[in-house]
Amino acid sequence: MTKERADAARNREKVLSAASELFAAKDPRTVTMEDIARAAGVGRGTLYRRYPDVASIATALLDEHEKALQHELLQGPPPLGPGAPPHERLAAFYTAMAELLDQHVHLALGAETGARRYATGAYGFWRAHVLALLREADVGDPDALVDTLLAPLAPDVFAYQRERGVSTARLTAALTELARVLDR
Amino acid sequence: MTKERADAARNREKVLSAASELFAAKDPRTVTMEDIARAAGVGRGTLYRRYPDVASIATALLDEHEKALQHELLQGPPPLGPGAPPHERLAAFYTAMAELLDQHVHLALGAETGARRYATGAYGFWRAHVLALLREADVGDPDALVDTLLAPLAPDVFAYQRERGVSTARLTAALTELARVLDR
DNA sequence: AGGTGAAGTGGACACGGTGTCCGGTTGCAC
DNA sequence: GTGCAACCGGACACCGTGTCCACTTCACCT
Repeated sequence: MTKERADAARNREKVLSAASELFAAKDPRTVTMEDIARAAGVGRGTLYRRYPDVASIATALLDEHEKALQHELLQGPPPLGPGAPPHERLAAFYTAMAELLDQHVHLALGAETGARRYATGAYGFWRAHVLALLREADVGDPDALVDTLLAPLAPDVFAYQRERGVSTARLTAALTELARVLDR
Repeated sequence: MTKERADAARNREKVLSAASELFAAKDPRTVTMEDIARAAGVGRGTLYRRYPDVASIATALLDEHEKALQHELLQGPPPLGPGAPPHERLAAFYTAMAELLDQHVHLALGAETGARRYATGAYGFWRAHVLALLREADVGDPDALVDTLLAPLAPDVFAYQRERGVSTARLTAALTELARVLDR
């Protein structure tokens, strides 16, 4: 991996910041490569050089925010990090994810709508984490339960609930209850 | 509502059966209006006369199968229908939905991928049903919980789990456990 | 049976987004 | 300052969408 050229870096910056604004300004699911290229003031070819599609740009933006949480899950203090009982860690995870979604739904919608969600590296991470918690908690068939428990965190679901007037706080409470009830 | 003309009925039939085969034959999310028109041997204009988009055709096909379940929920024998305690009815509902998905994933994927799911009448029905059960079960904040509990039934999630090797039976067991544990 | 008007049909059209390709430009190392 | 490799951006061909309208088919009425 050789050093990035100056003009390339400049354009990457322009693209990311323009995309970030676009995702926030309109329905993220309707943002096109052409939109982003125009907003960033670069050619479409330049865009495709680095990103194969719109979703991957949103993913790149979202990744930054997710990295922090992933780090905390691995080596932060309990109950998010190791050290607390699994159901408490699950509740803490739910809370953190709800907050993350609350702040970045637009990016999440741009990145992981529909089936694309499962293709992102992030989903793999969350999945591995929850799977480990379920194994530790000794529930029956963790592999069948993981995706079920992650489903409510799909950006589509979150957006719909918000649209229906369910606040993030109420959602967090519901998820926490769910996590707690799973213990035993 | 006047009677349907003979040629119209004939075409409707051709369209639905051609669409049904197409959804089963390839990834339902990639089926286009053009595909269906060609397969049915009708013009694109004819298609648009009745259906605004591909999803609505899949929805029409899926509806038939869903009608039966909806009827049972309303007036069938317990535990699916009225008469059993709410958590048992929820478990029965989960089981029935898993079976429905098992048989018709392709249609469900064509009909309700991503956010479109919440726009269908069917989702409203499931939602109302589960909401009523949750109210009856006296859980805290049913409105915050209902979409959370329906999220695992999203076609995308089901398809992903199947792809990962989780059988419908295992999924059903997991969902049943979830429903039962909510009782308390 | 034949005429008539309304319902239904289908293909042509304009549009917008995709992804690729390549001649021209820019930056960096020497 | 020169050479080359990385990078840029617009043009191009393609595909799916949704609309529009001249034409066909049906069902009803006499």
